[in-house]
Amino acid sequence: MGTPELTKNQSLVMGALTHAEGPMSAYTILDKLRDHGFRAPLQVYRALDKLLEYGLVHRLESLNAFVACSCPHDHEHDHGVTAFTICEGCGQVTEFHDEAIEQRLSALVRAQSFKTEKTTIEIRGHCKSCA
Amino acid sequence: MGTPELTKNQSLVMGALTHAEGPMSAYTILDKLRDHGFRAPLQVYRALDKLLEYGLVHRLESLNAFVACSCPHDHEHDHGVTAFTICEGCGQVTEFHDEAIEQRLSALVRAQSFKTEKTTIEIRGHCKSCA
DNA sequence: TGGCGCATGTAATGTTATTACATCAATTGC
DNA sequence: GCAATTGATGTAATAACATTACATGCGCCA
Ligand SMILES: [Zn+2]
Ligand SMILES: [Zn+2]
Ligand SMILES: [Zn+2]
Ligand SMILES: [Zn+2]
Repeated sequence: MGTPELTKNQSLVMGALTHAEGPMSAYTILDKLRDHGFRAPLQVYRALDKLLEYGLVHRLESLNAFVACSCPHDHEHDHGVTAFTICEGCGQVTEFHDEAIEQRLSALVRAQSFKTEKTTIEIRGHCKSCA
Repeated sequence: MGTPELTKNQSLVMGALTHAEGPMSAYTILDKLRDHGFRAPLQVYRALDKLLEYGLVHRLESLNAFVACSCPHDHEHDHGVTAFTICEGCGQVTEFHDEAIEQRLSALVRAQSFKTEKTTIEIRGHCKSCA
């Protein structure tokens, strides 16, 4: 089953994230959407929950912020482990994927008999421009 | 230069984390240390900042919690990239290190001309017992 | 002695996320 | 048609996590 049609609130939140330069906190999204009738955090969090579930949005744990997925979502595409570089200077976030990392992590947790549900990889530092 | 002597507050926080079964939030630590004179969050956060700096404690970003480093700190020992498995069932956290992951990530960010300052790897799921 | 650095104490505030409860609309089964 | 169910929404209140601002105490040393 693919991604269902987005509801009004989900579309608004998705739009805000898509048009943003970088990641946004839930409360920043709320402020951006006040003109569209948003009044309470829960409206944002509920939409984000669904967007995360559909894989359209990622949560950056080390930032408590959210970013639109940078991959095409036209066709079904379950993009395994997602990693990010996050620049402390300009805030730029780059999403990337690597099969080798994924396999290595998979082997390591299997050795622990651990069952993975979600993997977070976030690299904080400085991008080329901000070095 | 090695780790300096810990101050009174740093020792108390370190002790709380060391004796705990698993990770603790800053406010949980605060509560544990009320009997020892702790009254405000800042006392905990200031101690944690130093302990993180010395590498004695790790922050779990996806949990907003802190855990004592499981490696020996007798001799100087800069333990590169740290990864964790975190069980959603029992809360058990396992710290591990892997040279292959480290090198692969290093190569990937170098290709972006990105300069890494801190790497977060956290795997949420279920441990052997909680599967 | 005075200045400095650094750990500390305390209060207030800021930021992020959830719980609880009510309403509304679409769908389903009778 | 009409209850029952499901899922989206609205609103308020509260909980959980973290920082800012300002004041005090203490060791060190020029
Ligand atoms: Zn993505
Ligand atoms: Zn940058
Ligand atoms: Zn460690
Ligand atoms: Zn477990």
